[in-house]
Amino acid sequence: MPPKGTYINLPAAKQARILTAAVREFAENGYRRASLNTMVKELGIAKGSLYQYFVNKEGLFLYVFDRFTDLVKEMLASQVKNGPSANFFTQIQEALWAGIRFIDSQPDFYRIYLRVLFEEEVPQRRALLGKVRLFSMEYFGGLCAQAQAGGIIRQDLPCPMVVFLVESVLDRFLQAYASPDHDTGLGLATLSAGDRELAVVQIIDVLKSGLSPLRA
Amino acid sequence: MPPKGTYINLPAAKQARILTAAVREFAENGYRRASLNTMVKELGIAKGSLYQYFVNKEGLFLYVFDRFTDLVKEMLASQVKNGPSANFFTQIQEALWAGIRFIDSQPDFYRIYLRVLFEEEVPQRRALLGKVRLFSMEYFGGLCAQAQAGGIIRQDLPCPMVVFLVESVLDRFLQAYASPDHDTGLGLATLSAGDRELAVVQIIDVLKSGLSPLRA
DNA sequence: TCCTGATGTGACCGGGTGGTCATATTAGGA
DNA sequence: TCCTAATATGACCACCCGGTCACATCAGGA
Repeated sequence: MPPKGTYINLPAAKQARILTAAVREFAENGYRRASLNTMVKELGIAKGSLYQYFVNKEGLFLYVFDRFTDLVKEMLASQVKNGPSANFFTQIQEALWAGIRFIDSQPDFYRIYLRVLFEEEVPQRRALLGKVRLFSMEYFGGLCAQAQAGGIIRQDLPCPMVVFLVESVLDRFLQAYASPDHDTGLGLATLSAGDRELAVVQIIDVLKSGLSPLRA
Repeated sequence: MPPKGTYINLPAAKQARILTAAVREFAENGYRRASLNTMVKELGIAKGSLYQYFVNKEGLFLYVFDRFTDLVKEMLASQVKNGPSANFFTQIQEALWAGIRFIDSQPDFYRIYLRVLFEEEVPQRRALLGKVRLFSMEYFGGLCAQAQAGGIIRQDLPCPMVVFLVESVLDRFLQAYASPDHDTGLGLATLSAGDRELAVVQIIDVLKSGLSPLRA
């Protein structure tokens, strides 16, 4: 259910306005509660027009999520380009910083991602999550295999377990950073840049100690 | 907004039936989308009756969540009783097992908790989460302070950071266990009891290596 | 038995939703 | 300039929601 030709033919500026309004509405309310009436009122266009651009609410949402995956793909690509052979732990530290930058630059897109992650009534939820997970499994899974081969991390842990542990901590950190509601005690939102950097370093350090090969 | 006297006067069996139906409806649909119409149809009572028992939808929901916190309190109490002075890492391992048992015995209550955690339109969300967080901060925070004093874990990490790391991993594990949608690769739902135990042990082991004092 | 207060009932209300469609407006080639 | 096809419009529809309330039913003391 891609956007209709009518939407594609729109001037880029108007496309962007519509996308932005949709992203905000979905970010603030989730899929179900997001209101097309509110969106068109805010945009100053008729509801019928929206249906000239997209087949229905679901089509609009899928378009929005597609733009999100595009952004993630971009981010990962530049990530891979920057440090393909760096140490495992500096790589995941960089991934964490990349996540922070993403949230800073696209907070509403990140909120939509969280909505999809935790609301069950999102259309095609499984497929959407699958797409994103594929990125992250490929990325972290690849790093893990490489690091185990190089003796950087313990070899007695299956890669899915390593990925699980790394993702747990990184995701949770980003969730706390993005929304204070999920911050259970770090107070990330009000931390100074220096203290935030310290927190990042500490987290990576603990993962390093935890995942490095056991000393004899 | 506690239940009205009318509800309290109901035979215990009928109270239980209503509670169970409400828990299921909220677990399956979250607060907003949960339908009182569906509930009363399933219960075979009139909608007006529901409003004799509870002031409104919010009152019913708060009652349900209160029962959840009761269950959690119970669980924590028996946890503290069983092993007050055991090693930090065996304590958090036990906490993880307790979480697994809770999900096994009360899956719908756990789903409601996740809903509250990740849906923003839940009434009094902050207060509800605060209650639960208090339990966990007190429990894990206390364990951390004790463990740092005893030299069991690194003393250069602030306790909130330790709690954050432990909770990240434990919570994520339980989420994956409770709903395969959140399982990114461990396949917890289909693991044999033995493999699941192995996973638990590995996770605690990594946390142990990560949080133990650094060797000189 | 009858009366009264508590409890049970479901038709109904206002409001919001996603989606439709007959009609008005516009753009641009003939 | 005029005609036509593409686009814009918003009143309208059916549906579902939480919540209300006038009324039916019931329980049990007088």
